[in-house]
Amino acid sequence: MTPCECAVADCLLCEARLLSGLAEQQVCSVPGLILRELRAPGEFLFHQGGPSRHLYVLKAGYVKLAAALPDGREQVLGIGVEGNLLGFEGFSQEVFPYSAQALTPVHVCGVRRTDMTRILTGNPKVTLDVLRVLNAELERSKALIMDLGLRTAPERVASFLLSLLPPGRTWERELPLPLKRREIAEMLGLREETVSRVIAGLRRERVIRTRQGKVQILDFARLRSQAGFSPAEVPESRFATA
Amino acid sequence: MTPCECAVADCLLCEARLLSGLAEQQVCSVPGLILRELRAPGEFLFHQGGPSRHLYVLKAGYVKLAAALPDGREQVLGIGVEGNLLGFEGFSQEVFPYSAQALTPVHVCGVRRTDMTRILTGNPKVTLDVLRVLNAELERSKALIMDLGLRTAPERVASFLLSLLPPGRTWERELPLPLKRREIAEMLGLREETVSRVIAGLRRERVIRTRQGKVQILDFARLRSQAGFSPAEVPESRFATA
DNA sequence: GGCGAAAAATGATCCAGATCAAGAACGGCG
DNA sequence: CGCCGTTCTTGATCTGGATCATTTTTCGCC
Repeated sequence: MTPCECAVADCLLCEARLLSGLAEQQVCSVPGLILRELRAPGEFLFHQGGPSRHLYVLKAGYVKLAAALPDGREQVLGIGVEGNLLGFEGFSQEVFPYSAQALTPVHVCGVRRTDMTRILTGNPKVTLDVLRVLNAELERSKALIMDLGLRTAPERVASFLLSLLPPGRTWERELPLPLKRREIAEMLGLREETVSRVIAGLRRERVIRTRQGKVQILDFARLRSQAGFSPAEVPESRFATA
Repeated sequence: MTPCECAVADCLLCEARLLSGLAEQQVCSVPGLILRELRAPGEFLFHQGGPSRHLYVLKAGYVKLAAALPDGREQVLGIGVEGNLLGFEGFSQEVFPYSAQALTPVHVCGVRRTDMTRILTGNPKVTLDVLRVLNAELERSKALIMDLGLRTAPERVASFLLSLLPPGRTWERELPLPLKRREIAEMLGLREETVSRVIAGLRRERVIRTRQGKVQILDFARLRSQAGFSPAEVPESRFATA
């Protein structure tokens, strides 16, 4: 068996158990099956309209997923975090319908589309895992649709901030906020000034505290009611777990 | 072999080739595997928050998929048409995150969630098909996000009207419009009056013609530019093909 | 055809959030 | 440290679409 570029124990494609159906040897016996790439902030993993030759698993860092209208207006569709599957639409389409740009230094593992097709047809367990991931992504899209369709600006921002919480909440800590005001605004269908004003308000009311690149939620209950969620409901992380 | 309730050649679960991986006998040898249901307009196939025991394939009619906020505001997430897979989120969740209500008389085939799990684990081809369907649904969600996030009211309505076109466009005919103004508004994050005004404008400008429950697109190019699409781009049907 | 209820259209006002315009606070770097 | 570009904040005004109110059309039904 030839050695492979990917130390399996160290690779998210494996860690994320997306390839749980593949024995370690199967992965390693295909040299070049897994590509590893490093991207600096601002660099693109792929471009909207570009040919979709690979599918990626995000190993570390934050990625902005966004699509633009021909006139330049841009909509942030979501934020990719560690463990996310990126560019999966490439599986059934020739071009990417949106672009992926690194917000921080980013580490990804990539699989060629053709390889992925082969892996999926041969490994039902993997396909089932992917299915679950897509389902989760669909969930997140629906949550964003709810925000955009019927929440007010303050509600959207509150909802967004809540979505920063990791699933297993130990929420008293500071949470990383890898997005600029501008990008939050682009995600929520608002303007940067509006986001700034709402955040200022929440800060003034001691609901949150902000320090460069971080947020701390001080009053969870108030934030949740502000967002228009039912008392019990905890919104799903918009930075979803793959 | 026991006869089954479902005449295979007549069932969308088969027609849609979702169960393409299952031989006819396999489907038919499980009595009750496929349930058939008829719903009158206004009736619900399932409710937001209700237990997800089945997954449905829409055989005929139109279904409104919508989610509500605790305060009653409702967002239409999409419209299900013949061939669509409904309530698939039930596969990985216990409750439906939104509800499905018949807009017209509706005919569905249902599979129990537990059966579906079994079918998927045992039939990789089916799983792959489902994967493609989910991918298409994700596509549609993203299109709606673009509408809600960065299009103006007239653009949204134009974009919506274009999405009524079937993929293989023979677009000079009248298209069915199973939604009331109210529902279009709920889908586009607008008010019924606004939708009415925009449609009135388009009618005045001879871009479209409306007759109860039907629309006819008279000036395709103008409608498309009004929607903010690039000249070449034809928006994907929002009533997606499964 | 005629009646009653729902849906659609139209008009008049209002307001949340956009837009325009300055400042203030960072944050990187020589 | 001190300078400069970027990001964030705050203020004043404007406007697209919401809201409220009324009329007109459509459609199911007798």
